[in-house]
Amino acid sequence: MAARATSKTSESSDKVSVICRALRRAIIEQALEPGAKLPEDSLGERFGVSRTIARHALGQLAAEGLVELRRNRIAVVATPSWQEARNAFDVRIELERLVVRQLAGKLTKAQIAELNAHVDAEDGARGGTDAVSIRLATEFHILLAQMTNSPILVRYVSEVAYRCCLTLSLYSRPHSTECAINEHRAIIAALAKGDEAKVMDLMHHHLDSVANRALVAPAPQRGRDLLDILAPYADEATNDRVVKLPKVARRG
Amino acid sequence: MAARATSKTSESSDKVSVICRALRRAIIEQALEPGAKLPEDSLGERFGVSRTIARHALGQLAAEGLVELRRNRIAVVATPSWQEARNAFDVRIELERLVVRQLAGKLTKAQIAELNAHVDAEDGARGGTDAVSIRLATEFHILLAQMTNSPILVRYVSEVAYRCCLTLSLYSRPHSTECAINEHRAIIAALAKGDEAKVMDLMHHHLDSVANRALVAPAPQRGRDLLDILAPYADEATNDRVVKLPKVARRG
DNA sequence: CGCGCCCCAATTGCATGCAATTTGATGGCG
DNA sequence: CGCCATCAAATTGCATGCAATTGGGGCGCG
Repeated sequence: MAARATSKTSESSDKVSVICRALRRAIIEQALEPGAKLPEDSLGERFGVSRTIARHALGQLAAEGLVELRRNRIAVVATPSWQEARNAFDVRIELERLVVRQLAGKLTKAQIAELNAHVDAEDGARGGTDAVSIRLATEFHILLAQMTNSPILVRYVSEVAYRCCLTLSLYSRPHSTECAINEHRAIIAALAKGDEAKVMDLMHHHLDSVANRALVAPAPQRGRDLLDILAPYADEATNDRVVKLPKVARRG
Repeated sequence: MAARATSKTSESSDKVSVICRALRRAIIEQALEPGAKLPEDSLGERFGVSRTIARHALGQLAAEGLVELRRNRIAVVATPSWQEARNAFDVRIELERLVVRQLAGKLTKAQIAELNAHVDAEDGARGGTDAVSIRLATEFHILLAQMTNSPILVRYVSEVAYRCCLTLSLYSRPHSTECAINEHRAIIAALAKGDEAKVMDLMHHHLDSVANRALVAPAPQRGRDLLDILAPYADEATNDRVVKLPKVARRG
């Protein structure tokens, strides 16, 4: 039993949720930067679905605050203002303090092992690309939230964590995530010891330092080709290579 | 730049958001009970849109946790388990404590007047139907959240408040909201005085008592006709009476 | 030389149609 | 009399098509 089957935030049908996951991941890994355009056609083409589905997916992501939808205009990856970023971190701190409060002293050995394994993975990824490091660091927090068995906490922590990633790509410089690994380890240790007050403090300061490292100065925008950017994500999404849409030709 | 225009949670196009608002309100006023079926056809018919749009709206509401989407099955109003209800209240407490913490001592006179006016309205509605009382009580909390100027807080507080309404209709008995009015007044007073610690405590206990009043025993289900239930909401949504869909006939 | 207008390609907004799945009812069988 | 198989109606999942809006480039005008 334990976890419930539905797990994910809501994830209506199948195709829609596949696209959402792919785009979330593309955003979290900063392959899609804030402001990047997301035309329904291109998404549909890339993921092998109709515009209807692509559109639905964009709607979901907009509800999560990752995408901005303007009437009659091309959807874009959200570009949070500095103030919104600060707000997001404030909310995140409270939510994650709640997470660790609920978890302190209640984790099974298996769960602790799972957390440690995850941080090991983060450690192992230090040599690799920033994208992976960022993703793993974020997923650590989501993993924690999942252990509360509170779907609503999972959803909110996930959303707000993704949003914070967005702001990191806007306002932060690379390599700022590495030293977080030790903080993750400290949190696990405090959770295992069951020291509620301490783990809440650790989490608070951890997030504070992430926020402070991040919220310093604005950054420019690069502009790449959407189809190229999404290629690896689409491949992974439809494990059936590219697609089945018979009609539409590639843009080139 | 001060406030931004978009305000609402995301609300893609227009028709979709109209339907979402109508359904949210129907749910919050307990006209639509947990478990109530929401066939795309009927929604489309009632609101004068195609199934595509009705479906999109259901997707949004599912993302908010108000509606449950099961593949190939009719969507239903969500039926949170007792545990989920408890979790929702836990999250809500933290979020709303954050709200009042940010607001304590920072409200303008106009804002305080607005809050008092709202509670006056709640007071005035005591004679009326439960539906209106419940809605107003919930909207008080949303109004507070809006005053933080933090879109993400507004969104989360709104969502979780709606969800809590859902659980109230499941697990609570009528008339349980009335005495909340005094607590609302006390919160306003403490906010005005700027007593951060006290207002956080007040909010905490307020929500605790709402939760405790609510989470006691399960309740049965009535079953009415969806089209009838939605009539007043649809009327208000399309201020153009019922509608233009030529084809589908009423179910009866 | 710069500024504004117009027109066309690109794109969204939405309804409709068709195939696939589920629901519920009917009838046969133990 | 109750239970399961079978079939039709209801419903979803999704692609497609068409009208409306946008944005951008080129042209004319000041």
